[in-house]
Amino acid sequence: MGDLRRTKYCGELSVKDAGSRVVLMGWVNRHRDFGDLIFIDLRDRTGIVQVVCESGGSREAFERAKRVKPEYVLAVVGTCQKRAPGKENPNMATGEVEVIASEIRILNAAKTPPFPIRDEAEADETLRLKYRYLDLRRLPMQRNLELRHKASMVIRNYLSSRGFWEIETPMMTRSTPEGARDYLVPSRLEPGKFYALAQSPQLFKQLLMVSGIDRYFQLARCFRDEDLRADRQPEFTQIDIEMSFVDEEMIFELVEGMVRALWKEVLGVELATPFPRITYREAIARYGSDKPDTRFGMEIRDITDVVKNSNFGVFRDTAASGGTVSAICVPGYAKATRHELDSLSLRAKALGAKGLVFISYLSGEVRSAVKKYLSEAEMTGIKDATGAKEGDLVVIAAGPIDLTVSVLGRIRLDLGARLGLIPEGRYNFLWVTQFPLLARNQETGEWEAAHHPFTSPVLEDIEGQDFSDEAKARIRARSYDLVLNGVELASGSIRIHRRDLQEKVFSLLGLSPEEAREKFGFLLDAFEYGAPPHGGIAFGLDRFVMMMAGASTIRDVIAFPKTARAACLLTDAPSRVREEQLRELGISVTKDKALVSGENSDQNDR
RNA sequence: GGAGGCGUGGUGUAGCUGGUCUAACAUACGUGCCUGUCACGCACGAGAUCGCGGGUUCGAAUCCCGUCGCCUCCGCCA
Repeated sequence: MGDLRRTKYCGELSVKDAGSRVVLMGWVNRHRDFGDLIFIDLRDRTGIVQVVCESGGSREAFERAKRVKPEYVLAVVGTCQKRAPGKENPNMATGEVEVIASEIRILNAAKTPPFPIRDEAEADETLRLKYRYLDLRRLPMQRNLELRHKASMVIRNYLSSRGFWEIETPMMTRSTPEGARDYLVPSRLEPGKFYALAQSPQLFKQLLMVSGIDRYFQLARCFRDEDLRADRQPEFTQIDIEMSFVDEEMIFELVEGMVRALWKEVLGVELATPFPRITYREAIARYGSDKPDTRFGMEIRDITDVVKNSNFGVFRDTAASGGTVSAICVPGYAKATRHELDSLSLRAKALGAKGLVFISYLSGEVRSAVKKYLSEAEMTGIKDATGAKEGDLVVIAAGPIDLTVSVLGRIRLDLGARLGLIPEGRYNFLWVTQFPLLARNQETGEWEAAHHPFTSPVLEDIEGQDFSDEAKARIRARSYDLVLNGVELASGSIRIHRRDLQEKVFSLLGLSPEEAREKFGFLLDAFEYGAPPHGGIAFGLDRFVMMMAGASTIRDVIAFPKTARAACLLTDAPSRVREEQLRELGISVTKDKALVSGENSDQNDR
């Protein structure tokens, strides 16, 4: 670029710059060659501006413009000019002006890209990931990265202004038995031993509270070796927060302030606080989900009492065996075709329900396969309980409570989306509180901590000595999730800081003092030296930014994401390593595993 | 671990109830023409054997089996 220095970004030019000399640096987005007149759309991260070269103008600039191709890197010297009347382009942010080139330097040529660098027309994601650096040239992707940067800055500034210190904690740490599968890092100095990449800074942030740090936060990279989803990557970023001498209300107030600041400063949207709250039990009962989407109604209604004595065997038996008969009312869907109802039933069965019962409130006629079994009073009872009106469809499921409401909850979401009942452009934040403290592991049948083993129970729930399974299931935790439009954004709890309470919880988990010591010894040690009451929360930053950007996958707000098989298509990670590296670590790869991975990764071989 | 979807010139798609498919369309690419375009236009040209392997068949992009990759969901993971 020689002695040239950029004076303006492409997207910044406006009529205010008319008449002034500008120096631009950027990529050729498109060029239109009319023989004696050439237009070049020059692009940088701020936007695109039109550069004009005429054969009657600078000869050298014109000759260079002739040779230009898409994605060439140029320096353009010229005069910004208001476009002639009728020549403006209202579809372009800089469409009122253009730059008459007096000098063009080709700073670098470029091969024809493997896919067009355009805002719209998305290429196959495999290609986009392989050539991520080209994909990221697209303005919408740059907007996402910019949004993410701004969000991080707002968060840092907000938390700092509230007295929080950003402190880094180890990424290489000790493997703990709880939670997700660990990514392991072999130790060279102690062959056979391993570090684990941190799943979260959980234990360290609690130790910092013991240290008297009082208020800590970190934008922390976390690693979990579990299967991926549209909103899950093997490495992701948490906004991790912990503070001392707090209760739930103080955490809620802090977080609401942070989210308000984010929405205002990044999106220009004013949010109402405090956010609504709902207990876990109520969320499950009303929405069949612990992360309800409250942007639309169609809540679940329990109609067990209405039909428990009916002549319909399924309802009667379910009620008698302690199950539930529950229903949702789908507005305006009485006209659903037989086929549509069948596919709903199929979906319900796939989710584990026995089936569905429908009641259609057509004009002047109520249609249902179970009408003949139900009394007038029972039919009226159902209509009243569900609030069904003419034109509505009532969907009923019967069975064990947990399963039944969760199936109805899914059906509710499916139908809400399919029938367009979910309003766009709304941000329904919701606190879900008091999750169960314990949950049964599906495979082993053992009781485990639902959140993590240092979560404080609601004290009144663990008074007394009744530790039956039923009593265990009823113990509530002082935990909370922040939900936005049905997506879980954050999760946290008030922690246990007293030894007697911790021991009680360990015993509920079936952990002997010796086992507890072996697993969490260093934390328990620390807690004996004066741990303050404390609590915190952790946000999924990627999901947060995804919601703000209106993206449908977390990958669109991560610069270099991995595929569903946790591979990086750009660098071809994971890759094999040299035999020598393994030997140094005292590691040998089992034959059967190596064979499989060898066949899968032939591209890695060179 | 399971279920489903997709894989065709550089890119995006059509074809896929087997045979004029000797693979079509758009766009990008190359050459030429054009002084007001902004998805510039026009003309000409080059470019894929249909992810890979096997099978059925006289004949396979098309049917079957296997396999690889990408995506979505369940399990898993907060």
